[in-house]
Amino acid sequence: MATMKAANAKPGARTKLVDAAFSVIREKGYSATTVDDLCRAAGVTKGAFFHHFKSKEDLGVAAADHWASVTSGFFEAARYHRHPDPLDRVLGYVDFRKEILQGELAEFTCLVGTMVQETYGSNPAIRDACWRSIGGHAAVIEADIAEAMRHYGLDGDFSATSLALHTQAVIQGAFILAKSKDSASIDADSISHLRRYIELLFGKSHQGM
Amino acid sequence: MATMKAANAKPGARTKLVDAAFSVIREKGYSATTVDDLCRAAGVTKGAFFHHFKSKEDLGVAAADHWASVTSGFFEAARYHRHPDPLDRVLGYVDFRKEILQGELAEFTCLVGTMVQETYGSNPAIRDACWRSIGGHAAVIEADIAEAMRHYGLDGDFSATSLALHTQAVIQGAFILAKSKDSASIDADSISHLRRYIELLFGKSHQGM
DNA sequence: GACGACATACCGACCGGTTGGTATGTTCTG
DNA sequence: CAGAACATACCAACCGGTCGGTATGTCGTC
Repeated sequence: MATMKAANAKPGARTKLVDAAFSVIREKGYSATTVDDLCRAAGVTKGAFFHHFKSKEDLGVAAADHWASVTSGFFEAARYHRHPDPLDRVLGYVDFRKEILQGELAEFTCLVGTMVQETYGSNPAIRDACWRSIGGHAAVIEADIAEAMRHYGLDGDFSATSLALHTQAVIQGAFILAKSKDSASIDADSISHLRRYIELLFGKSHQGM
Repeated sequence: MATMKAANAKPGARTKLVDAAFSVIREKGYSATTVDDLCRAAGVTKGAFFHHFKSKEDLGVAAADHWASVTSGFFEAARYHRHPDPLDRVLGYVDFRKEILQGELAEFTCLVGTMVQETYGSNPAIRDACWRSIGGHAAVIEADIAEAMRHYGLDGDFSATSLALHTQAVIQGAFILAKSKDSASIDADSISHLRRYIELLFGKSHQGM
């Protein structure tokens, strides 16, 4: 079904539109982003838009799905996966989330976290796509958390799933505070608290904040 | 003779509009909410709307400000303030945040957390009003946290301010997950993690999750 | 290797309904 | 009566989406 396509071929309107959606929607939100905004940012025409997407909602779903695959590739490639100790991988992930808070807010905030707030009630298709992205990402972390819990003999109080989801809640919530105060450091502070929580949970000695 | 009007107690159009904004915006988001939506929900006309608010943005600011005062009254009235131990007040607050997760999502999620994601880049006035609400609420908790830290001799690693803001990040982030998965229990789980974090921080014994 | 048949990608003018906002009443209240 | 509070009618810009059309393959057939 999916068109097979050389990696280095010219971008194509569909790709350009989804890429544009990443930045435009993160900056203005889904509802406030018009189809024309997207076309302008992508440098394509409205005809091209509706050739590739049957509606604006359809683009939203495609953007969320592509977001999931882009971010999963991004985190898979990160160095922290190399740690032999699963807890180090979890903490490495948290540190990494803090490290990438660079540049403009719209460059590091989460597309699906932004979109779902506007669409959960009115666009089930987009909401579900956002959940696939968030839940799928959490599942990756959950694997390391589960292994760390086994390795350090933690159990009973909570599940690896719930802790993995909690990490995502903190990250998403920190974005909201950062947007409210227009400050990235408030975001980093919250992630530091998340790190400390995990350290305390696993009773591991650690260095500094 | 022209219009027959039911003689009720009169809340006033402004109040009705702000109240309507609370529920409509939480359900559909700020951008997707139209002035007509608000008027319909409030049972007033467009003329009344623009008599009281000079623009939709102005209503957004008023809604955020009124949200701050309504919620602050709501939490001030809650029982957990009576605990003599400041840490019990902090934990009581967290428990209370979990208890109120009842009914439809739009009934317990946060207006300003929803709005700020859509407006931080394009509506500085609304963004600032949202921050006043979030930051102001955090300041109340910060007072108890600071007292608890003093009382239990905690210091150095983090500030009361940053922990207070972290509680808000968790709460906001949990809303996003709840909206994504359309589930309130995922929200409660994250707040339970927040409670456990605070317990671990203060080294207080506690019972299960 | 030319040709018709068909598919894909893209263009941009256009449409009808919606939007935030205005202009101009009318009614209630002090 | 004055003026605030509300209602009605209306508008110009804008929005998502449509539609007829073009340019460029590409595949099978002779």
